Amino acid sequence: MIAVPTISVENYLKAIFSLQKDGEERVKTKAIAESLDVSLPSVSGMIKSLADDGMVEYEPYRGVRLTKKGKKTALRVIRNHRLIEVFLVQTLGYSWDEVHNEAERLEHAVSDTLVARIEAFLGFPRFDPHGDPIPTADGELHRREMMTLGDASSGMHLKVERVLDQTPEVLQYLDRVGLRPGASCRVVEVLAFDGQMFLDIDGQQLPISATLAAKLLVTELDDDSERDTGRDDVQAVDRS
Amino acid sequence: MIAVPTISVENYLKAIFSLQKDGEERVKTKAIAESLDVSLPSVSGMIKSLADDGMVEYEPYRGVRLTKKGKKTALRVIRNHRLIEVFLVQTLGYSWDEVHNEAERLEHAVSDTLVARIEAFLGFPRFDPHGDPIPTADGELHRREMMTLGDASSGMHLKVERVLDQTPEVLQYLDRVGLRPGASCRVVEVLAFDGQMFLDIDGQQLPISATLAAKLLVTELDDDSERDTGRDDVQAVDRS
DNA sequence: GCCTTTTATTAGTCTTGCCTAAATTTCTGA
DNA sequence: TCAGAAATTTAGGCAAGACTAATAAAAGGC
Ligand SMILES: [Mn+2]
Ligand SMILES: [Mn+2]
Ligand SMILES: [Mn+2]
Ligand SMILES: [Mn+2]
Repeated sequence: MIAVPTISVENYLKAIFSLQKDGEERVKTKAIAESLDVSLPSVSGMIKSLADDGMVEYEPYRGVRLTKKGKKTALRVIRNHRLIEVFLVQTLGYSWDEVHNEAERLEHAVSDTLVARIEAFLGFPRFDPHGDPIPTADGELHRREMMTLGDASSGMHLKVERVLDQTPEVLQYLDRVGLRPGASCRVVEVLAFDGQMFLDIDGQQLPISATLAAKLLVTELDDDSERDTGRDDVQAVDRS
Repeated sequence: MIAVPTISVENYLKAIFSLQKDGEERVKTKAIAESLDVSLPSVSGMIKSLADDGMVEYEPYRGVRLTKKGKKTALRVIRNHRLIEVFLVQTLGYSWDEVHNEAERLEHAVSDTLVARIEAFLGFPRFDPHGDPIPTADGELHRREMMTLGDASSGMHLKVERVLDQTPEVLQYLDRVGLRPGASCRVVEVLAFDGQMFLDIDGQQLPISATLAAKLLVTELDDDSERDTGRDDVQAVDRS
């Protein structure tokens, strides 16, 4: 009897995975509780059960770290989530601010073979609509170090790679001003005292708060490369 | 706080719905237990909770009947299930023997808006790949009285409308011999002592047991109408 | 109409996953 | 260093949904 992870277990593993940014640091109980909106004792209880199942290493009061097995399970769920997001956008015309909640439930209900078919149907996309990388079927996840827009300085020419916020309001706003993965922009000015930025995107002047800038991951662009061009490694998001 | 039905509750309601063929007869505890492969006390317990929620009328030892509310919920889940089946066949190239198990889980995870989009994307199909009718968003289900193939007699010219069995083996066999919804055939002979039938389909002679014949719903065809033609009211199932 | 078989319910238990309140450990800052 | 604050675990409960064993009702056979 192989014990299939419950929806709750899958959500905990996913949360732990994304909270332990690199693979080293231990994730605190409080962080998990906030991420999943459950009480601290609920997390303590689940942690013990995950440790019993060999999903996490656990040292009381010190936090948890995913084991190989836990990481594999988390990556499977994340893979499901991101492929479902791409599929909903590409096939059913969903916009990128609508897919997250839908995928949050479907990720637990799809079979491995359904996800594999979706992946093939989509032509093996490498990123989801928010620029998040898609793990392969055997649990490989290509992760790149990137700076946030907030870390950029005046004059830099940037390409938007990824959005770290899933709230519909933020995504709708970013879409409206053109800050989608693949878009490029130039930093015109950064106010030293509050981090307020002014971007040039498509010839338009665009003010961006430090708060919002922290949620965008970007890469620096050579100054001689073309501007405002989609990436070939990201699914184009057509939402005219 | 509106209490969203759990997966378990949805499965019970769906089972009760399909066991109460017309809307009148009361469904027995034993039938539900067998249909869902759970123990009799589990069913007794769930029935009481469904009755408390106003999903069923319940008279101890006499069985249950869905209320309006229970029927509505059941039909929503059945609608989800059948539209998902069509979608998997049409969009991802699933065959009709693969879709049932996948849909059995997805039916509980899709939102009403996702299902509505799927329905529109597919062009508002009226039947699923097995010929089962698809309830509308407001809970209408067009049900027709039909005879089974087993009820047919020698010489009758028939159209296959619906398959009542979801097991992959049966569906694969039916597909192989061409007995899909939309196909037509003629009854050549019926053996009186065991109900064994011999059909003419596409000029081929085909023996069908009484057991299998009981699982096919058919309608009688005028003798002057064309033979072996797809129905326009059923999604074509292309599985060459 | 009784007696046996079948069906159904009740009683009691278990697991999962959540909660609040209380106790405990760790962290932090004066 | 050490007291108060913050984080964590323990204790104890609850609800859903499954189970087995025991009891009760309904149905069938003669
Ligand atoms: Mn989820
Ligand atoms: Mn995403
Ligand atoms: Mn189901
Ligand atoms: Mn079907």
